[in-house]
Amino acid sequence: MNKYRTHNCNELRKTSVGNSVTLSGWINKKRDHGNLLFLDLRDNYGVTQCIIDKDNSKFKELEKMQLETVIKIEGKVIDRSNETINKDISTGEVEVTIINFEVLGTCKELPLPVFSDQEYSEEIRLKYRFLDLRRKKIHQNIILRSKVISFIRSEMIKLGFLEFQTPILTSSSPEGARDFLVPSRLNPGKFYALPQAPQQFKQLIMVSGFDKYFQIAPCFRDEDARADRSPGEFYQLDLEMSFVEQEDIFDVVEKLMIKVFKNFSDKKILFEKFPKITYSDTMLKYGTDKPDLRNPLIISDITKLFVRDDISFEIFKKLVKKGSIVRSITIKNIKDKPRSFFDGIDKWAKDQGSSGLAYFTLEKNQKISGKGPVGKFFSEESLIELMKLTNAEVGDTIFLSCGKQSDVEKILSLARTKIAEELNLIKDDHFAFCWIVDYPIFELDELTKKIKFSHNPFSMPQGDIHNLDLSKPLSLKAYQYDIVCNGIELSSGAIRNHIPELMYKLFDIAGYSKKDVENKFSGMINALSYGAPPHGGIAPGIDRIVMLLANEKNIREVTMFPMNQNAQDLMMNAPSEIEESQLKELSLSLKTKK
RNA sequence: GGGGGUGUAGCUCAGUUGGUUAGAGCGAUCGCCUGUCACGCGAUAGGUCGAGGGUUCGAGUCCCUUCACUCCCGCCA
Repeated sequence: MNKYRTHNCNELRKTSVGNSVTLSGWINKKRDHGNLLFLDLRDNYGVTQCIIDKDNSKFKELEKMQLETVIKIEGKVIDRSNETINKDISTGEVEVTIINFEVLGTCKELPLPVFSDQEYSEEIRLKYRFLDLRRKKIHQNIILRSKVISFIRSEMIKLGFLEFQTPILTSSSPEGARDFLVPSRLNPGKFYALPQAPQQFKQLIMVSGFDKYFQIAPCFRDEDARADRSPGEFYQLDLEMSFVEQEDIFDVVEKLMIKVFKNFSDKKILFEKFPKITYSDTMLKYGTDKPDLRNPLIISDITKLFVRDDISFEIFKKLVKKGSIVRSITIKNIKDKPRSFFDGIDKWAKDQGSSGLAYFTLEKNQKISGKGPVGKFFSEESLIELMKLTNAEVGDTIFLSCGKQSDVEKILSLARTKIAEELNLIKDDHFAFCWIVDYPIFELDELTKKIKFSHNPFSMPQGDIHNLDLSKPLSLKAYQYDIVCNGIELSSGAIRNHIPELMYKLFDIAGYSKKDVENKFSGMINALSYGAPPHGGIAPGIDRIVMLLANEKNIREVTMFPMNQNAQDLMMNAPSEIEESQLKELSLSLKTKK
């Protein structure tokens, strides 16, 4: 028999009454009645109420024990009388009379209470993460994460995927995010990079003939943090398949996501067949490539109205003449909101750095007119045309934004969320998945006016790949796709370009010579020249999936040991300074900052 | 790199128009209490009000600088 426990703290039931037991755990809470002490003992599994009174010679000693001390209790399981049963815990019908106890781990005065539902500053939580992780909610989140990962792993294996590990020390990649670099001792002046994703390796695995690969892969990107983006590292369900088309990837991922989300959440999945939205459609209708489809509000383009002579909204007309666009959001049932609501939205938009949002409500007395600050600028005919373009009806309110396309998209995307939240239009108990498809391969760099890859340079262009018309590169689409849930981008993927000649051509358009490509992607290009299968894949973000399932808004609530916003681990003191001798060994010297 | 928010006891927070000795709950320490499950009651200790500078007869409160944490923009093929 184990010397620490015969049962865990969530095992004892009425059937155990009369048994002698040994329990070990943390002192979760004490209720001291002076001559009678209730003590809740907690472990990973649950809580058991233990009890001791002054007749026991150990009473005084136990009464003085700090919360969170680890103790072993020997005692007897006894029945609780009806009126003292605690229905909130599963061991609540019984309790353990303490006969003897032993301290296994002492505890200093706590910097943060464990038994409390209070919120604490992240600073203290991260510094004492081991205490924070004992707290119920985050403890359960981390357990959920473990279960989700196990579930995914077993589903992937069932689907015939093979799990492989890929190198953590690899080469720096010229495209994409900033790399974390590791100096090489044996190769002075040279650096490894931590992989931003196992992108090239998984393609090499396909070229190696393994057909279906997956990995719960750590990815390292040296980028600034957000609520849904940990600095440093995160995890992806990285997967790749050979001899597949886009639909084959969708099929695997849709089935997997539905299984995972049904298994681990009670929320309803809005579309079991995930809608496919083209990139250009989503940018128009939602202003973003990660739309929250729980939100019913839709954006419309009404630029062409502003050449009409019967609209006298001169500011917008002038801007449109110079190339600006006008888009609008239509909202139902808010015409009776107070003026302060509308002005509040306008002010909010200005605070977001935009030039604000114009608005008016469609009215009909004798004829249709616009009510609100800019309503008077519109004739009846122009409003009828606007109603056609926006699917608006009399009584609806229209918010308008005019400006550069990317600015209009950005502010209306934010406004769509803001307004829906204010009006409570977003159903919180739903998951709304969708695919974003048909991404353009190239885009124009606004600063340099040069053509650059808009996403993954290894994606396969759509169309006849043997006779591709490269004369209009900006209109080329790729077999590149994102999966989005509730406005959170879960993952990007693509059918890869496995034809070296075509890759050279595409890189050429983005300004890379054949030599550049061979230098930067030698491993890949070389491999693709020795019989590469058509292949493609995707990499859903594990942390974000768990975040959605745990109903958390912050990724650190589902990450065991996250870093803070400045990419510091307050518990381990990372990053830290290193010895001069270590630097020397690596042939490095530091330029000391002033 | 830029913008917003926050910073007062170990923890969570209050602190009025600038005005006496900066408060509460939890926690800690001590005492009382045999059926609690957020046990109750009483007492005690605990504060460079993030730091520095300024305005003022007087600053937790107003101004400037700075630091930390956080949210957002940039960035994230």
